[in-house]
Amino acid sequence: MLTKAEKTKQFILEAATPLYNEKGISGVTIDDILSATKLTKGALYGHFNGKDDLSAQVVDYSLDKLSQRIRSAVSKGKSVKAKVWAFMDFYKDPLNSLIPGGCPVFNTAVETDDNYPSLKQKVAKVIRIGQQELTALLQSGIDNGEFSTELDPANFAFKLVAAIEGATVMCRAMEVSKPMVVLIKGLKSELAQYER
Amino acid sequence: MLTKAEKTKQFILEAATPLYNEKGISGVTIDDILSATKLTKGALYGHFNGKDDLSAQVVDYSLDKLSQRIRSAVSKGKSVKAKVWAFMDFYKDPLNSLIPGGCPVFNTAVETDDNYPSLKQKVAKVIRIGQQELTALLQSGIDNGEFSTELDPANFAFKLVAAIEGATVMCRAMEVSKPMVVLIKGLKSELAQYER
DNA sequence: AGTTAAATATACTTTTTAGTATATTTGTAT
DNA sequence: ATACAAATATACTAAAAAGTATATTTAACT
Repeated sequence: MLTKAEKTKQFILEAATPLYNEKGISGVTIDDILSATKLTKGALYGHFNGKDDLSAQVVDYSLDKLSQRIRSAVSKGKSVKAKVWAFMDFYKDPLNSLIPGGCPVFNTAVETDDNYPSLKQKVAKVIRIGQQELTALLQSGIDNGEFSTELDPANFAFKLVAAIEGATVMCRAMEVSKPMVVLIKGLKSELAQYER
Repeated sequence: MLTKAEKTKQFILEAATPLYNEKGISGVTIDDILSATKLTKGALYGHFNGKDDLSAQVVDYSLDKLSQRIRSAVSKGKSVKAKVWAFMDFYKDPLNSLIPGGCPVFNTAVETDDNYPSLKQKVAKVIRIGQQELTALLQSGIDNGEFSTELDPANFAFKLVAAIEGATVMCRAMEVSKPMVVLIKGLKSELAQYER
């Protein structure tokens, strides 16, 4: 069973995650976290060494949570095609992201780019692993005959993620979701062209 | 001739632009600006009403500067195809952006999404206008016979920008530029398929 | 060149934010 | 049920950030 302290720590991370995603690392304050959790400094500093520590753990928590959910969604696909579609569909509603405030991978990538080298490395790793997995998935689709050898797995994986992530930001800024729906439709038929 | 005050104001905006782009709106401090400019509070507050005012003007300045440069690059293309290629090439070196720190449109879009409604609107407008212009450009390519009517201008424009912007963030996080080069090559041949 | 208003520097106050030391409460094992 | 340690609350200090009032300098006009 989870001890009280462990529960509280998880609770703080859970509550802090959307705040960090919405306000950014520099934008959230300790007091923001405290009012969201209705806890006090004693509790917070009992579980975290300071804001930097909290930030690092929240980033880990957000990225892990997102990765898990995507893997879970993708794993439900019976074919490679279905898995890739599930990946795309995960992002189909940019205005209602899993974690409020958009994609934490991207939000964190943008903010940590020039100021938070250690956090930047965490994001870079998640992006790299994601690319590797998606590339491997597409390759397995070639290997099992679902897709033609004309398909370049690494290139398609990169374009896929870049377009979807970029579209997320654009859609959120313009407060529309249709362009994303259309984009995903297009990417699906692009992939379908490689079907055997 | 530019008055001394106007020169100073421009100088502050110019110096503040990369700082904002790198550290973000919440991340820069007035003191950051002062040390970068070697000016003092008297000077800064003589030209700006406060940090909010400075932030708003820096955002305007960055977005205007970027827009101008892109329009200038695009205008140099003799054909529609050349113009679109020039647009893509503008982003070909994600690690060395026009304004240090990446694309200000995207950086600002991400940060202002949930916390700076008025600045968010500025970015949204730039994105919308950019989409309109790129769409119109592609349409003109259809109209003048450069491209087939199979090409959907609005969809291609959206995918193009989304992919390039997304790729910028991914490349910067991973500190590599090759994926962007490959992506742009792919987008060019994609467009080339619609050539008449 | 001298005068004056505009521009900028200096030194200060206020506010916000992070962090800490200690008191109090609460969970848990005996 | 009690005792003790772990968890949390309270009240405080410290640091960083924004903003202001006033003195000084500089530019622009006659």
